[in-house]
Parts: sequence; structure tokens; C-alpha cells
Amino acid sequence: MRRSRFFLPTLKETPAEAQIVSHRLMLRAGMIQQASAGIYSWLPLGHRVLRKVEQIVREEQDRAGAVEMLMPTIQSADLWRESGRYDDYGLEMLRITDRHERDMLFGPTNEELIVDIFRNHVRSYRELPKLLYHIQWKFRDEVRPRFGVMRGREFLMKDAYSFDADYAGARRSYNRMFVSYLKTFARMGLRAIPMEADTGPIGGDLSHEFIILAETGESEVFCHRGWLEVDVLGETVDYEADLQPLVDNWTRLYAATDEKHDPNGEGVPPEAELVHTRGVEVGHIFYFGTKYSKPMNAVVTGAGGVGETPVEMGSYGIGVSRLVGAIIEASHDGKGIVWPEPVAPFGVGLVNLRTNDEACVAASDALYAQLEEAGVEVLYDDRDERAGVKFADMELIGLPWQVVVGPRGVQAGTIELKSRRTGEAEEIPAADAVKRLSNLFTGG
RNA sequence: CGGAGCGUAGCGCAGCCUGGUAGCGCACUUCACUGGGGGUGAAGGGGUCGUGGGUUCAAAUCCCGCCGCUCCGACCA
Repeated sequence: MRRSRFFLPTLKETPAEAQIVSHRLMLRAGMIQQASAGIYSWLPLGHRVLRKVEQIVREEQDRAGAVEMLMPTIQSADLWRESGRYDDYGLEMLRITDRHERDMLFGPTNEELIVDIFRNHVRSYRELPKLLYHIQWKFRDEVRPRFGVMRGREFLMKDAYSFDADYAGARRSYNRMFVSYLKTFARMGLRAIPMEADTGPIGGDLSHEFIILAETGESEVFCHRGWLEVDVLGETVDYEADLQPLVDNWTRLYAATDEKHDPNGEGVPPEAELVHTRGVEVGHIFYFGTKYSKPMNAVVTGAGGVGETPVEMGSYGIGVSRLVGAIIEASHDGKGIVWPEPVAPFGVGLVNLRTNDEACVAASDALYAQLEEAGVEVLYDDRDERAGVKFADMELIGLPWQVVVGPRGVQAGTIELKSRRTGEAEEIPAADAVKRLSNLFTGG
């Protein structure tokens, strides 16, 4: 993408309303623009990151055996009256009336809708288990939205729902999601710690929050100091195998959110080994049994065709839009964002230092064309700007690699290759640049 | 929803207390110079001061209502 064609309104000064670093950087890097309180437009750069995060979430859900679908943002109030949550949910639910005076709502979550779909089509235990998910915009009318996309009113969420015949099956589904969450966050370069959590209004009695430690986080958390060193799960997982040992292993070290933490409880490490800090909740999984299936009559016949039992359920959420902010909280420096490669909006920033120098332009254009051809995502700053302006912008938006084409290099037949993360730069033969860069992104 | 604060040019802000020609920096436009880290010089353009009412000869400025946004608290993926 040529910078001259792209839409990337970077800011030198920070808008006054942004209080935390991820919000400031997202505004300055031209990723988002506030539309109203807690509601944002995703500008092209931000949208690219959002899509990458979404795609990683999708791939790991698929890998874990979940099946993608798409439910609407607008729901009928009737289903929510069935589950009893229409009255329970309170002001956080945005209620809407259509032209026929029917009560509608902008979905804050989808348990009711998925149960309705399930009960219309599934009759027998033999069709279980089922694990369905979608990635859709949600709306929760927060009293106080803040921190940019970390706590917006409108947000993109992946929510999955499991249906099983009995508790053992539900536990297996829960474990699938537990493990896939570890893998999902690991792929984004994040250390997300699974913590015992309160189940809140969703209900149920088995729940983990996945927390990224950050001073600016909204959740107060307690964990064993050992968590600060562990490497998040990266290896291949066989989802058809028994995952319980894996889950046990990843819950061995103590970790709990504030609501769940009991200083005198069992398993709490001694003071010296306990870390009390803050974090950002990027995922939350629940087992809640028959909380919705019972009132909404989502039942299956058992073996032998006799008896009907409410299906055992769980739900599993990942805050996709929140993750974009969380990743920045976890990965930035004084100059700007430092994207982990898998979620970077572009892999490479290409800077032409002299737009009035024919040789420079020719070399830059050629390199750009070759990189595009090689499938490397490159943002090519071809604008007539001073070097300082271009470098500052590139550092702000934090692309993993920067390639600089200048008159000195053109003369010598080299280009400069610089890592955003380490700041280290090296001169490499221009002829090798395409190969070097495409190798960087294929692990070669 | 309780408490606090802010709305003046695209962004950051001053002016308000003490009413009297709407300002500064950045950004933007044009030209020249310049060119390896947020340029230099010159000349320009852009604001019914959130909104409605009131006081006054006169309101960005004082008073009242409303709207929007932000911060602290309680609540939450």
C-alpha cells in the first residue's frame, strides 16, 4: 500500500480525552476515531489490525472444533423474557422499539438466541456435542465507557456456545475452549493468564478469565509469581485427546480475580510468592449447565429414546476489539506501538528518503513492487516529506520491520533494514532485500 | 447513577475572574530554499467561541436551561 493512497491520519499531538497509552496511541496512529461515547470508527490501519486479531481467533476456534456461524446484532425481547434476563439485565441492555411497537434489543450477548436455534433443530443426545461460535458486534450500554476500545459500549466479540449431554461432556467442551484460548493469545504474542473467576450475571459455577497483566488494567488480580515467567502455550494440541491433564497443568499455579480471591482460601501461595496486580480481561469462559436450557426448554432425548433432559451448556467469549487495545498496552515504547508480527497492520514499512531523486524513486518503486509480488504486506511511504517525519510516523504505527531507501544506499547498492522491536539496523545488499523480508514472514 | 471538570479553527491550548476589534503553536495552501530523524524563509486561508434563552448600549466573557465529552466512585467482555 502506498502511503499517498492510504488513509492514515496520524497526529503529532495527543487528543486531550485519551488517558491511557493504548487509547492515545490508537488515536495518534490514526487507527480509530470516536463516534460518540464508547463507540468508535475503525480507520483503515486499525481495521487491518482488528481483522488480523479476528482471523487468529477464528483459526484457533476452528482448530479446536468450534463451528462458525453468524447471529444478528438486533434481537427480539421475547426470547429474553423466556430466560428471565429481559428484566434482570437492567440498563446495560440497549432496548429498541420497532415501528410496530415491538420490543427489540441490541444484543449484549447471545445465549438466548443460540438456545433458540439449538432447540429448533436438535432432538437427540446423538447429535451432541455441538460447539458453535460467531464473531459479531455487541452493545452494552456501560455507565461509564472509557479507555478507548478497551471498554467501549459497542465492541466486537467472539462468543462460542457448547451443548453437551452431561457434565462430563460439558467439561470436555470447556477444556477445548480453555486450551484454545491459551493458544489464541499466545499467537498474538500475549501472556494471558487463566484465572479463577466469578461467573457474574451469566451464571454457573465453573469459570476462568484470561487476563493480561497491565498496570492500567481494570481487573484486580492475584497470582503466583511463577506466572510472570511461564511461556504461554505455543505447541500443537490434539483436541481429540483428553485435555484435562493440560488444563490441570495450566491451573496448577494459583491465579484468581479479585472477586474470587480469598486470602485464606486453599491453594493461595504464601505472601512472598503472591503477586497482587492489575490486568485486562481478554477472554472469559463459563460452564453454566442448564441455566438457559431449562427455562427455554432446550432438551434432548437420552439413550433408548426415553426421557428428555435439558442440555448442558457453556459460553466462551473473547473481546476481539478489546484485544487490539490490550496488545498495545502490552507492547509499546516511548515512540509508539510495537506490534507483535502476527497482528501488525503491515509487516514492513518502506521509506523512500528522496522523492525528488530519480534513482531513489526507481529503487523504492522496484522494491515495493517486488515485495508486493512476494506477498509481503508493505506500507510504502512515497510522500514528499522530510525523513524525520516519515521515521516518526513509522515508529508511531510500529510496523515490525522498516526498510529505508536513500541516495547513499542506492549508490552503494544497499538498503537499511531495521527492527522496530530491537531498534537494530543493518545495511544489506538491495538484491537480497526481498528474499530476506519474505523469509522473515514465512519463518524461513 | 453520585461527585468533579471541560466544550473557543483539523489537533493542542490562551482569552472568561475584571463584558468593548477572536488570539497562539502545530497542521493546511502557494512560492523559494532545503533534504539520512517531527525542515527554513516569505505570503495566505480557515472559527455565527456546543446550543437555547436571559441581563446589558454591548456577551466567548455574567446568569439560567439543555446537549455533548472527560475524570473519580459504584458496575462490567
